Amino acid sequence: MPDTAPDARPRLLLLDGHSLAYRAFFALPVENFSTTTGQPTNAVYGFTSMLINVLRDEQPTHVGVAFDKSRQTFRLEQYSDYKAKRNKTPTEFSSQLPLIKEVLDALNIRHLDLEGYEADDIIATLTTQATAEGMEVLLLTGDRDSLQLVSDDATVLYPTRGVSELSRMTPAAVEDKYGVPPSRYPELAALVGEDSDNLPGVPGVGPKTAAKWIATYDGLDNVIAHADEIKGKAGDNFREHLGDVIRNRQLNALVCDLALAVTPTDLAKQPWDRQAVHTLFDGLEFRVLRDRLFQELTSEEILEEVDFDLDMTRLQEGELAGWLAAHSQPDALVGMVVQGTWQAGTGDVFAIALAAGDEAAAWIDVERLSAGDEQVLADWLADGRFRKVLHDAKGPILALAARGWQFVGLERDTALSAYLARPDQRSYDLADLTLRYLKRELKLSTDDSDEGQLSFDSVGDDGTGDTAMLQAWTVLELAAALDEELGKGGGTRLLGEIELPLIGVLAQMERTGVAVDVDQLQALESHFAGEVKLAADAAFEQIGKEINLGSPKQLQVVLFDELGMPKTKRTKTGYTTDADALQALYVKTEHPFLMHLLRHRDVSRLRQTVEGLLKTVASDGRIHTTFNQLIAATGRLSSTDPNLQNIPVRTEEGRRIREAFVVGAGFATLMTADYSQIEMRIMAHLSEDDLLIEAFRSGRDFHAATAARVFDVDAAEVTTEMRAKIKAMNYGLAYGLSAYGLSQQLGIDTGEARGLMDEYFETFGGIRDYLGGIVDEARRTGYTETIYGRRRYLPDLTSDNRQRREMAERMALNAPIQGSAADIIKVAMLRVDEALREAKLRSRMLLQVHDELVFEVAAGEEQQLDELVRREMAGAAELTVPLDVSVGTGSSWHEAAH
DNA sequence: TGGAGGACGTA
DNA sequence: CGTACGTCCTCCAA
Repeated sequence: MPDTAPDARPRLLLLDGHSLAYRAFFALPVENFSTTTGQPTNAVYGFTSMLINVLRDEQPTHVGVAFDKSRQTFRLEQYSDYKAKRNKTPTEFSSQLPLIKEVLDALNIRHLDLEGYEADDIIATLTTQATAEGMEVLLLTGDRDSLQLVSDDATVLYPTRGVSELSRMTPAAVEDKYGVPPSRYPELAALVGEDSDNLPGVPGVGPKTAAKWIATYDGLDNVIAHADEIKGKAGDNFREHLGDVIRNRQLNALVCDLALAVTPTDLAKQPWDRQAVHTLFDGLEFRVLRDRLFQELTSEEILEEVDFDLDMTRLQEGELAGWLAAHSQPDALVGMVVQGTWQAGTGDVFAIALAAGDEAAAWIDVERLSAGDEQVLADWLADGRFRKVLHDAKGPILALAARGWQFVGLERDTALSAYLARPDQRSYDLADLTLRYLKRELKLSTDDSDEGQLSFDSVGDDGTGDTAMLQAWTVLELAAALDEELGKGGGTRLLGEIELPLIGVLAQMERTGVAVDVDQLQALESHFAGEVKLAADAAFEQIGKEINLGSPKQLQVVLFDELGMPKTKRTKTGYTTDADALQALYVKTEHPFLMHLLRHRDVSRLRQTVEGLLKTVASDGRIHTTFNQLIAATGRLSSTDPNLQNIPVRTEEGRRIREAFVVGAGFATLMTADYSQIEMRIMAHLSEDDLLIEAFRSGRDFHAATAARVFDVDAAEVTTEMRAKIKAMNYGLAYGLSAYGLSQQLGIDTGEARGLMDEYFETFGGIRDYLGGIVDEARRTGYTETIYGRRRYLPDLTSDNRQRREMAERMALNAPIQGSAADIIKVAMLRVDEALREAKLRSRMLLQVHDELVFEVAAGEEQQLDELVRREMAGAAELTVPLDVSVGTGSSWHEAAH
C-alpha cells in the first residue's frame, strides 16, 4: 500500500499505454466486452480499469501515458527482424487504441508518442528527467525492458496476472527475482533473449546462468572479454552467439535523452471532465467502470463551495410555535436530527434540530420545554402534513415514542435512499454521503470565528446544537441529491411505497418485542450446561487429557498429529474441523472422541444461544430485537441484539429453545404464517417455464411433482430418493449450485450430479435460459433487478479474476430471486399492518424471518387474523403462480410452527 | 483491545 | 467448488 503523506514529494506515474492495452486485450475475453454496435472494448476496459486502480492506490500527483508511434523504429532499422515474430496485431485491438486516448483525454491525462521510438524510450526519458528533479516515479508497464529504469526513486509496477494484480519491482525485488541489479537487467536479457521482441539469446542459458556469469565477471562487457574462459556447452553456445548478444544489448538499451514536447512537471494531474467521461463511457457502455471511477476517485474532485447561509436559532421557552409557523408550512420539507439514544425498541431524546428550506434552522433542548412548547412539538411531530426528512429514522422514532411523541410524516430517510442506491455499502455515514453526493465536507465553516473544526463525530457534544442544525440542513439537501440518484435507477417507487413506510412498521415491532419464558430459558441453560460438561468429560477421557474443545488449533494437533487421522480439507491456517469433516472422519476411524466432540459442539452452541437470549430479556419480560433495513445487499432484513432470525429449528433440542418464545400476557396465542417455496415460485414466475408453472398450479407436492418430470415417471412412482435429489436441486438452483456442490450434499459422485443437473435443465429449459439470461443481462447493465426494481450492482462480473467473477455470477443469479422474495414479504408486512388497523384488531406483528411472520393473537381474533394474514400475504404480489401461505397457531413459537 | 479466522445457526 | 445474514469463541498482534 502506498505511503502518501500529504506533503510527500511529487509522485509521477508513467504508463506504457501500448503494452498495457495489449495485455488487457488478451486477458479479457472479447466476447464479453463489446458495445451493442459491435465495437470491441476489452482492451479499453482493461486499461481503464488498471488506470483507475492505480490512481486510487498510488495517489500520484503527476500522470502521463506513452504510446508507440508505429512499428517503424530505430530498432527495426538496425535489426530487420525486430519484433518480427509478433503476430499481426488484430484489428479488434488497433481499433481500441484511439478509444484509449479518448478516455485519457476525458480524464485530462496527457499522452504522448514520438516517431521512430517506442513508448519505453519516452518513459525512460521522462523517468530520467523526473528523478533528476527529485520526483518519485512509478512505471506501470508490461514490458520487462523497463526494469533497467528501477532505482531508489523509480519503481516498476508489473502486471502479474491479467490486469488486476501488480507486482512492485523495487531494486531489491529485481535483484531478488533475477539475481542482478536493475542496471544490469538488460545485460541479462541480452544473454537470455526476449521472445516477444524476436531477440534470440544464447541457447541453454537462462536467467540463472546469465546472472551467475554477470556476477562472476562483473558485467556483460567483461563476460564478453573473458568469453574464452567459460567452460561447457553453454560457453560454446555463448561464443557462437556472441553477435546476437551484442546486438540484443544494443537494442534493449532504452533511450533516455529524447527531445520531448513535455516535461515531467507538465504532467501535473488535472481535474477530469465529468461531462466528457459521461458521454464517452455511455458510448462505450462502461456503466460499471464509470460508477467505479466516480466512486473511487471522488476525493480528487474539487469540493464545491458551500453557498448557503444557515440562520441558526437556539429556541428559548415559548419560541417553538413561532418558529414553526414561520418556517414549517404544510407539505414543505423539514430536515430533522434527533439527538439522543436508542436501542432494543426504546430510547430517549435530548434535543431536536430542525432545518427548513428557507435556510432557517432551530435547535430545541427538550429538557427546557414549557408545557405549551411540548404540546406544540407533539402536534407538529404527529401531523403528517409536515413532511420530515431524517437520516436513519427508525432509532429516532423509537426515542421519540419513548417520550410519548408519535411521529408521522416521514418523507425521506437519507440512509435508506443511499442504501437503495447502492445496497452493497457497509455503512451509510452522513458525513461520507455528504462528501459523495454533495461534494462538500460536513462541518461548520469557520468564516467568522476561529473556534476550530466541528466534525460530525462530536455532534451533540458541543452543547450548542450548531452541528445538529447543520446536519438537519445537510439531510434536507442530501435527500434531494439522493432522489435524483435513485430516480435514475428507478428506485423511487420502491422507496416511497415499500421501504419508507416499512420503517414505522419495524419500529413498532421492535417496540413490541416478543415474550419469553425466562424460567424455561434458565432451565434450558443449566440443562445444556450439564450436557456440555458430560460431553467434554467423555471427550477428555478418550484422549487422556483436557484441551480446549473450542479451539480448532488444539483440535488439529490432537486429531492429525496425536491420533494420526487423515487430513481434512484445507483452510487458510490448517485443516478444517467442521461438523461435516468430523462426521466423515468418524465414518473412517470410528474414534469415539469425534462423537463426543460433535456433541460438545452442539450443546455448547445451544447453551450459548440460550445465554445470549437471557442477556437481552428486557424488564417487560420480552426480547426486543433490532431489525436492520440497511444491511443485506439483496434487500432482506437482518436482525441483531439478539438475532431472532437464526433461532434453532432443525433439531429436537434446538426446538426446545423455540418453546421458550411464548405468547405474552393479555394475548391468547402466537401465530406463524409463512410462504412455502417462495423463491421457486418467483423463479417459475420470472422464467415463465411452463412445466414449473404447471407444477405449482397443480397444487401437489412440489418437489415430488418436479421429480416426476425430471425422471419422467408418474407422480405415484416418485421414490423418496428421487424426491430428495430434486429437492436439493430445487433449493440449490437459486444459489448457483455446482455439480460438485450438489454431489457433496447428496453424497453422490460428481458425474452423477452433473447428469442430474443436465437432466433437470433438459426438463426445465425455461429455468436454464432464465438463469443464464440473468447473468448476461447483469454483465451488460452492471446490475440485477428484483420484481420491484431493487438493484444490486455487481462490478465483479467483468473481473478477469476467475474466482471473483464466478462469485459475482452466483450473486447475480441469487440476488433477483432472494431480493424479490424480500420485496414481497415487505409488501405483505405493510398490507397486514394496514389491514390490522383497518379491522381494528388488537393482534400484532412481532417478527419477520425472511419468509415467515410471527404474530401475537388477541383473544377471539384468531379466526379473523388467520383469514386476514392469508389474504394479505397471498395478495402481496401477482405472480403467474399462486403464493401459498401456511399458518399455524400455538402458545409458543414452536407450537405455532406447522 | 481489536481483528481475523473458524464454526454454525437461520431462510 | 452454494446465496444472504449475525454471533460466538480462540488466538495473536498491539
